[in-house]
Amino acid sequence: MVDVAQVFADLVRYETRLYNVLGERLRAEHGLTTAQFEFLRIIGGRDNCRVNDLAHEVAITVGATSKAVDRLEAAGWVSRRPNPENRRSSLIVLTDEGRRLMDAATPTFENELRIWLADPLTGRSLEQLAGTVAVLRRTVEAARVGMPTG
Amino acid sequence: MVDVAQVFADLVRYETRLYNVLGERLRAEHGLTTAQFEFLRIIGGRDNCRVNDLAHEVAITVGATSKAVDRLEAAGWVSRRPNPENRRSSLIVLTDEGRRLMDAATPTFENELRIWLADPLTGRSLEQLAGTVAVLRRTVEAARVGMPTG
DNA sequence: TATTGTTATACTCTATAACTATA
DNA sequence: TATAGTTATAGAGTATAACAATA
Repeated sequence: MVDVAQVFADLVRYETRLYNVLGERLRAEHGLTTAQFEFLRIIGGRDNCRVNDLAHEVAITVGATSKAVDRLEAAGWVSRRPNPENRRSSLIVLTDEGRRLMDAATPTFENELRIWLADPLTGRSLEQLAGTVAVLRRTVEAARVGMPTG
Repeated sequence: MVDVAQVFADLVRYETRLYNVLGERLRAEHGLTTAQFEFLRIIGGRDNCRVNDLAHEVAITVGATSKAVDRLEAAGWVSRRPNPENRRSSLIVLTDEGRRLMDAATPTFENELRIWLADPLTGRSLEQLAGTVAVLRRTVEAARVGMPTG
């Protein structure tokens, strides 16, 4: 029988170190943390990105997300544009500098993922892992579980 | 071809929500955060547990670990005992209250893992996932990568 | 000298809740 | 009234670096 607590422990310990090693490379080569890179990637990958969209994607509160966007804006990587469809909200977009940074950092990110995620596995194991985590993510998101109340 | 960045995103988003939902249940029923539960579980699962051992296990600095142990000690769940083998360090052990808390919280923890980790998958997928994350964890740990410098 | 751990300081990040503006 | 976002406050958690004690 599979020990689910062991799987959880392995998942968390692996992901912590993966997150850290990605951060070391991104910081050394581009002055970015992994979390910042993820925000920029989400923003750059959407046509319409509001604070609310980001908050739901990364499962933190709206207030915390607003402050994170403040920091990205202060760094010059994103800007808030008026949302023509709803004047209560802004659309968050990458600046030219933010786009250039993403273009430069993405190969660093993906190369490091290849080393620590793809290379240790057979092609078949990686495909199975990809399918399994997609199922698990969809399950928790469909159940709207694990979201902060704010 | 598998998109490693997509796998990473799915992994992180899933794990965040899983961590949160575990925390909601542990807090409601036992007044614990997931991180506290993990510390107690690691401490209870070892014969000799020093601050250094904990720091390596969870991949945070020794200083941060020492403060985390302070908080667990203040809550009455662990105590520092003199280490007979090395007077520079202490052995961290569960108190009776900490042991009772773990005994009560473990079924909550494992039940929630069953719901969000085991139930959505076939037995075969879960077994493959268990094997794959064990390999990935061993790989990053053997490479001594993703550890803070402190 | 090297190792083990603690502590002081500063900073990031987050939650909570009160608030403003718009729908 | 409800929704979208901002901001004030407080607290947890972490890194860094200086420190003490022991090996």
